[in-house]
Amino acid sequence: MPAPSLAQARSRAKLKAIRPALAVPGLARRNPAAELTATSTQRIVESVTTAIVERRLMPGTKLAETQIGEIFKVSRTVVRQALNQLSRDRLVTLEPARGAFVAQPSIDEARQVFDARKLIEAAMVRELCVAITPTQLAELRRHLREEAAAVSRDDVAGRTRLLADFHVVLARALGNEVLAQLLADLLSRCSLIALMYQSSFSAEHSQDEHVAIVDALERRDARAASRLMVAHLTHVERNLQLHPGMRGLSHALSPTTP
Amino acid sequence: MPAPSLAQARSRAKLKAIRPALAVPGLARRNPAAELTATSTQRIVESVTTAIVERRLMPGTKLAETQIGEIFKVSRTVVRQALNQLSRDRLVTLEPARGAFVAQPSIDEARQVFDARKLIEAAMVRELCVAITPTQLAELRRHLREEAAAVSRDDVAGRTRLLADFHVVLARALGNEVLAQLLADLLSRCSLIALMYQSSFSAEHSQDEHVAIVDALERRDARAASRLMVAHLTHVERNLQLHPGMRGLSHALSPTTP
DNA sequence: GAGGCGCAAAGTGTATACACTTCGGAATAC
DNA sequence: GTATTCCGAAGTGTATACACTTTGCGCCTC
Repeated sequence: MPAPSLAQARSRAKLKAIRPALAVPGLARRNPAAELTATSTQRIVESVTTAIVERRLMPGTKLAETQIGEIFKVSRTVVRQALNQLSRDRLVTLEPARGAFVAQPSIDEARQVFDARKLIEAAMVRELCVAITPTQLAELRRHLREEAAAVSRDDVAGRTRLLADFHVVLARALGNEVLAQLLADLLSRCSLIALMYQSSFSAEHSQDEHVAIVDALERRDARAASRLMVAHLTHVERNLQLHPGMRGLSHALSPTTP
Repeated sequence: MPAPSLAQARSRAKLKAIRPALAVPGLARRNPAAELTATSTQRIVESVTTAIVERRLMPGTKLAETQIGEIFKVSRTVVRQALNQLSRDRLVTLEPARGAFVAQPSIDEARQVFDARKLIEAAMVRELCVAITPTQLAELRRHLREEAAAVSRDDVAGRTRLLADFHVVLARALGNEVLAQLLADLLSRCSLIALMYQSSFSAEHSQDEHVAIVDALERRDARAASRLMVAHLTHVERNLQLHPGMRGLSHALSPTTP
């Protein structure tokens, strides 16, 4: 890596709003697996993603290249790479010659994402009823215990992540990393949707439904498993205020989870 | 991803002319819909994608930034953006400090992509049996006629595109652009897989199966439709030479370390 | 006083510059 | 003759420079 240039101490002016959202210490520690590939671009992508998912960056927020570059002490070149990646994940929208903004998924897009998830995940659990091994079931149970623990101790960030990861763990149980990655992308979009259309969602309820799904898997009851999964996702979706004109850019507390 | 060994692509890809592969006149005209957003980056992405899918760029081919930049008369900055996008589509792999190469999907990845497609598309046609409208059915029929025409006139490029598009058209019939995009990504990976594990693929056979699927949709026979879809994809997959040791091209070198 | 015009500041899009890594081959040692 | 080392060419990674677009504000017009 080339030596940092001296000309950087120039405009120390205004690193106003988005700095606190990104500069949280230990920010990237949240996903330890991804931290091995610590290129500077990847670091920025991780940080911004986490900041969005954890609601420190609101939908519509302008992400100015220079500003981000100063925060991470890199040039705009690197920032632009990161923003490009983020736009492909649909977490950020790029408007030509105007800049990058935290995405504001439309109501219609939200519906499509949830429909896609229902379709994919229902099929997934049906398949899993045939293919799942006792070892994998045990692992799922362990995950459920972690979820329950996070819920009971009111660890908001932790339970949000765990409740989402549940769905990726299911995909991975099919031995299909491609599918898991696909689902992970949809889930990150769901996080953004959830925080945009503020939900009155109950984490306990969601956790209970996860347990019911795994129960059905253990009984190898494909019909019940897929029905429960669709019901679960429908509940999550219904808890969003997806009614035109009721956009929830007012963000108080009350976490939402897939 | 199953940790693709870094040493894998050490196979010296011939640096020979990628220029003729990319400099085909009217190259981008093939997908007229996408040509409206003609930023230079997008132009390169389109061109390289088309070149890969149409087998003018072989897996493992080195894509040197300077070289591509000269072909398209742009700076490396723009080329790098394009290569980044392509790597997110899994059509290109980026090796740090070594460069960009046309991806060489592993056998395992091929299996996963096909399994994912079976899962998603089977569920899709099941859903479509309920939701599809006569208008959409007519549109599907029209698409099938185009397929048949391309097959009978031996328009290889055209039929390849149309046979792939069939699956995207199905997704779009559900009114779900998110799902359609998802599937489009999987399909472009399939093109790469198909050309890597050279298939004894029969376009007529594939076209017949498409017709059978639409027939089942018209009868609203969900069970048959999904069964036919899975069978169709299994046939396509089986026609690939996905047996270890029978790998496609320049796989002579075994990356096993002493 | 309202509305439009134009200019300057800020920000994005692209090109270029430079540092560092990789790679291949020539020179050397054994 | 084979293996090793070292150097130069080629290529990637990042920073900087510059041109052009957008945008906000003051100014002028009416």
